[in-house]
Amino acid sequence: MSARSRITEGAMTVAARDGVGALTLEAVAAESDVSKGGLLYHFATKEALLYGLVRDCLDRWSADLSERIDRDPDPAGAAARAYVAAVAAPDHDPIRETALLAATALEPTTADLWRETAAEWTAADATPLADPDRLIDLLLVRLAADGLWLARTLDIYDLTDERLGALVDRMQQLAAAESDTT
Amino acid sequence: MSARSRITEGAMTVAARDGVGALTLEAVAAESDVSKGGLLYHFATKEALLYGLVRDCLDRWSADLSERIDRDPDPAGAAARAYVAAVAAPDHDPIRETALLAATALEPTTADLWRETAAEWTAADATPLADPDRLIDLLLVRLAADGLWLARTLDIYDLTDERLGALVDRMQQLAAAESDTT
DNA sequence: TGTGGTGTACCGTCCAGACGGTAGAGTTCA
DNA sequence: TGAACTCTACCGTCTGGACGGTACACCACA
Repeated sequence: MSARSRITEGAMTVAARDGVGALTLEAVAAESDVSKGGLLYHFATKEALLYGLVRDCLDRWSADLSERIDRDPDPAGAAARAYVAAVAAPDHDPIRETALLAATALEPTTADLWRETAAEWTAADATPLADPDRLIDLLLVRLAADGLWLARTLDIYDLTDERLGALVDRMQQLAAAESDTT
Repeated sequence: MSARSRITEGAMTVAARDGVGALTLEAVAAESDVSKGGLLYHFATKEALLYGLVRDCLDRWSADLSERIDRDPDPAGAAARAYVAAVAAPDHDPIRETALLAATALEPTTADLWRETAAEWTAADATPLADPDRLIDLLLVRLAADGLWLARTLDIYDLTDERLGALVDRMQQLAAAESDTT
């Protein structure tokens, strides 16, 4: 693994495990088996490190999403369905998610990166769609997935597996291509 | 206003305006027209201040919600509908929301407070309900509202007012008491 | 009525340690 | 050889928190 990605990985671990307050250059360097000087060679400032972290998280997320979309035969709403599936995935590991949230809290301007990425997916859904009402449903499902993402990341609701399953089924139903709007 | 709430208020302003990194005791003291010593009299540690801030935000949110629920004639799903209305409210001011997110990022254990509060509302919805499928829809709507909350707080999607309106209508429809599950 | 005592609220200063970042020498390898 | 990379040592600044002190309200009791 390249030193660069070892460092962003280490930063994620520290952020998720010890919180934003503990996300210092020294801590990240120690976690990544790099000296502080080495870290600063790759990321000149802390800000750059945070941008790298967020970019890394979003890229992986995007890749996961693309893969799921490609496997979906129907282009209409495929992004929304992939989105739900990705969030609900059982191997959904909260480290990257928590780290993403932490980094954005520390450096609010990184929200721009979220916006860019989100815009792509919205466009992907909107394009092959005729009915505007369908788009609203897809948006709704996506927002619910975001909510689920937040809930799982912060562990806010204690959802049983059964309820989570029913919820995801319902979301997928709303995002289904051959929807009869039930 | 009591010194205590003046301080949490000041902390919110600083957190939302200048970011987590700038949320220092001195900055909060200056913003609240209190000396650092005075601040530390009311909140012995920074952690205590963050808990106070989160508690404050959630309490107000709860109060807003309760008020809306009381005005709703039908108890079934009233919490979910109130939730949507509160998130979508045009005077939804992002300062408290941003601060809430920032404080939680800084002190992840405050998520416990979210959990407590969320549990109350979920219980409020689940109790007067017969059909389990309805509960899933209410949960879905609530999650979508959480997603909308996050989106508005971080300004992730650029939702037009028109789309936002349509979205909220759809959410309220799904949460409506006399639902025919359309 | 006055005097001493107690508790609450608040202030400003100080400090050890942690922080982000710099400087420059050393190492590895094409 | 030189470029890419990594190291250790260091600097100036800021931070959370401790601390000693002030102001004032209230109360007991002589």
